[in-house]
This record gives sequence, C-alpha cells and structure tokens, in this order.
Amino acid sequence: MSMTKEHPAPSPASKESLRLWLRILKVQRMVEGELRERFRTEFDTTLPRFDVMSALYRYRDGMKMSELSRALKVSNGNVTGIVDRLAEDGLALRVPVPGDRRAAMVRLTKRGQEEFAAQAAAHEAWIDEMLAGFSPNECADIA
Amino acid sequence: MSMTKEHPAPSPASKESLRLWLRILKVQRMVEGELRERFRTEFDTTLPRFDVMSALYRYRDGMKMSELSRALKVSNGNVTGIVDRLAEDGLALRVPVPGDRRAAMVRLTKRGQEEFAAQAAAHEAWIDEMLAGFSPNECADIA
DNA sequence: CCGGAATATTTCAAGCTTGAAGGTTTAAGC
DNA sequence: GCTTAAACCTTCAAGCTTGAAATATTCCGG
Repeated sequence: MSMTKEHPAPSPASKESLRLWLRILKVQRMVEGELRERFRTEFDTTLPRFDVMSALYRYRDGMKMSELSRALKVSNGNVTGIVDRLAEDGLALRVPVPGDRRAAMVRLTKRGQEEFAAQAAAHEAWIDEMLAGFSPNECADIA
Repeated sequence: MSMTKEHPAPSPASKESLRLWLRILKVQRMVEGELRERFRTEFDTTLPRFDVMSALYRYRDGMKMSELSRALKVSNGNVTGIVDRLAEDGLALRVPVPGDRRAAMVRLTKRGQEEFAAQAAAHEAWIDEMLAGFSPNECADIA
C-alpha cells in the first residue's frame, strides 16, 4: 500500500477519546463479525433476529411491536420486517390484543423457544471464547 | 411492560464475558447513533462515506478499490456502491491505472478534501464530547 | 357525541452490508 | 504461445436500518 504524500497528523488535542473510540470499534467489529458468521453458518439466522427472539424469550406473554422497538432501541419499521420474517419461518406469531384493535402481541412459537434456547447457549459460549482474554474487571466503567 | 412469567436466568457460568460484551455494545450504539444523526443533519452524509473519505484523505495519491476494501474491512461490493455515490456527488473520482486495465485508483477531489477536513474536525470534537467521561487509561487493554 | 391529539403499526425510499456469482485483465507455469 | 490461476472489480439478491409519511384505532376535552 503506497504511503507517499500523506496528510499531516491531526491536532494532538482530543486524540485520547478518539483512540478509545477506535479501540471499542475494533473489538465490536471483531466480535460482531464472528457472531454474524457463526449465526449464519450454524443456525441460518442473523443477529437482529436473535435479538428479537431474545426479547420475546424473556417476555413469554409476548410484547407489543412498540415495546419490542423500545426495548431493542431500533425503529418501529425495522421491527416490523424482522418479525414478519420470523413469522414466515414459524418462529414467532402475532396475537391480536383484545380490546385494542391497533396493537398485536408478538410471541415466540414453541419451535421459536426451542430454537432460541439452543442459539442462546451457543451465543454465550462464543462470546466467552472471544472475550475471555479481556479482563472483565477493567473496562467496568464503560457502562 | 409486563414482566409476568419470565424465563429462568441463564447459567451463571460465562456470564462475565457476556456482561462485558453488552457494555461494549451499549457504548458503541450510543456513540454510533449520535454520530449518524449528526453527520446526517450537519453534513448530509453518512458514517460509511466518512470512513471511505478518511482513508482516501490519508492516501492522497489514491487507493485501489481492493486496498480500500481491505483497509476498511468491508466487502468489495460494498466499497463499489459507496464510491459510486461519492463520485456522483463530486467528492471522489476513479483514475485509471496505467498498465493495468483492471484496476482504478480512487481519490478525493479538491472539494472532497475540503469537505472531509471540516467533517473530521467535527467528528473528533463529537467523539471527545461523548467519551471524555470515560477514563482513557482504563480499557487500554481492549485492543 | 365529536373532533383532535395521542397511540400503534405499516409502508416506503434510500442507503449500508454481506456472500456469491460473473466479467475482465494480468500473471505464471509449461 | 497457451492454458490455467490469480487479481480486480461489478452486479445481484437478501436482509438490516433509518426517518418520514401514511393508516387505523383509541382516548379525551368540551
């Protein structure tokens, strides 16, 4: 890769935060890339689907689309598409809410629960495999 | 949000790594969300465009598409689309490589360089604003 | 009751992302 | 030279994501 005629380095001022950010990004991309690949090859699913199923698994009674959207911090329209595809695959379904014809409760099917349980176990093992090297005590103040 | 009939908590085994991962994810999403919003409203651009321009700004002589792809760790087809749009906007251009009719060098236009310089300054300030609270020394082992 | 605000969800266009497949051009071995 | 592999790039389908606009329903003040 040619390195000739580079631009001068940026100001040495707020460089520390930027470095921290790039480190966070590096780990995040590594882990997320691995997870995506493994979910794809071993379970034929995606991270967003896993996230939705994870929320639905916690709340067995089901969640409204808007609750799902708020819990996962993604847009409403986004959830619509993901739930559509989970429903097509028989992993989730929409249940009408009695007394409110606008809303619908989304819940996992029996098969959805079983699938998720297997995925969640693998997910936890993968994360540990990838992050076990990083001291868990440090970085505790990230959140 | 209804909490009735939750599933039992997962095994208490490799829970530490998972917690670390969720913390990293939380920070990453917060920062990236803010950046996306500000890039959109203040510069009418996106993070991926910024990333490509950042690489091109460093290598003023230009980069081949494949170099760009490798440097940013994104797929080849992805870079094609982003560079297409940058070129449409007059911020980047493809220069034929003499002696190799397969490849093309991508470089920023004059205007591209000016735009990026402004964006980069704002970007660094935003990051600092968001991450200044987090001790930079700790978490040093993340990368 | 009624009309407007609030709530719940879907639709849409635009852009990002990947993995796979396709098309050229160049390089290498024989 | 010829053929086969490698390198370079684009195209494509599928899915994710957002913000904005469109629907439909419910709620509420008057």
